[in-house]
Amino acid sequence: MQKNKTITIDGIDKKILRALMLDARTPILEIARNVGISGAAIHQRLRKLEKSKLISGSKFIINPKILGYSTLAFVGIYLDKAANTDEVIRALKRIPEIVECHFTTGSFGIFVKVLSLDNTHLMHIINKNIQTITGVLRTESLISLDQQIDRQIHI
Amino acid sequence: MQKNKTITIDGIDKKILRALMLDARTPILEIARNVGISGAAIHQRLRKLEKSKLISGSKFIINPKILGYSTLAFVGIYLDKAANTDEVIRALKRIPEIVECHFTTGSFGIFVKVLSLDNTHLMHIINKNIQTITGVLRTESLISLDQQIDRQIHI
DNA sequence: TCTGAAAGTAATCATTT
DNA sequence: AAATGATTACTTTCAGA
Repeated sequence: MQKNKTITIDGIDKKILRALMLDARTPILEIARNVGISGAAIHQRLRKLEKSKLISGSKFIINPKILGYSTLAFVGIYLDKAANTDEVIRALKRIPEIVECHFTTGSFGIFVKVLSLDNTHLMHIINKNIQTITGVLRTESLISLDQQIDRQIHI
Repeated sequence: MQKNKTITIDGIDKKILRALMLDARTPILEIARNVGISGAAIHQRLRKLEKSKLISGSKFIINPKILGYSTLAFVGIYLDKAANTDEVIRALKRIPEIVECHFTTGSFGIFVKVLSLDNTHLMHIINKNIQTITGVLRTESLISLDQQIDRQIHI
C-alpha cells in the first residue's frame, strides 16, 4: 500500500495544471505571464506537483483513427472460479489492442477496453486472443458507436 | 464525416512518437541524438505528424488518487425509447465526475466512466445526478477494484 | 527531407525575501 | 517555503543544400 500525502494547491497551481492538462507543451513563460510570476517560479511549482505525484506524467495523444483503428469496444470477461488471474492478466498484456484492463465487481471478473481496426478484427481479438486464454469462460461485448466525453478529473 | 488521409510513418517517426507518448516533454535534442538526425529535422517531422492529425495533442496526466478520487466505476445507462439523447448527453457533460461517455450497442444506450471520492460519493452521483436526468430509466454499475493496464495503441 | 545558424524559451542554480 | 535574475541547454524558425 502506498501512502500518498495530501497536498494543498492554490489558484496559481490550478492555472498551471489546467493549461498543461490541455496541452503539455504550453510555454511556461506564457503561463508565467498569465499568473504574474517568473518562469523559474512556475518551474519550482511544477517540481513540487510532480514530487507530490499529483502530476503522474505527460503524454502525446495519438489518434487511433489515423492508423485505421476505428472500432472501440468494452469487453467483459467471465473467469473460471479456478482461474489464475495473474496468468490471465499477463496474457491480456500481450494483446496490444487491449488499452485498459480492470478487475471489477459484478458478474464478470475482468473488464477491458479494446481498440480494433473494424468489427472483423474485434471478433478475431475476442475469439482468437481472449477466449483462448486458460481460465476465460466467456465474454460479453459492448461497442462504442460514438464517444461524446473524454476528459480528466476537474481541477 | 471527416476524411482522414492515411499517412506513412517510418522508423524515425515511430521512435519520435514512442518517446513523446511516454513523456510529452522529452527533449527534442535527446530524441535527435538517439535517432541521429538534427533537432530541426525532428521538428519538421513532428509538424508533419501534427498536420496529419496522428498526434491529436498532448496532456499532463493528473493522478486522481492524490485529490482523493479513489473509486473508478463504469455505469451503463438505460434510456427511455422516447429519450432526447442530445439532452441526456448535455446533462451528463455537466457532471464533472464523468470522464468518458459512449453511445453503445447492446442493452443500454449510454455507457460512462465515473471518477468518485468513494462508494458513497459514487452512489450520490448515480442517484442524484444521473438517475434524475429525463429519459434515464435505470443504471447498472461496475466498480473497478484495480486497473492493470492503461496505455495507448501500440506503434 | 535534411542541415546549421539565429532568435526565443526552458531548466537549473545561487541568492533574496 | 516561495520568489527572482543570471546561466546553460533546448526549441523553433528559416535560408539553403
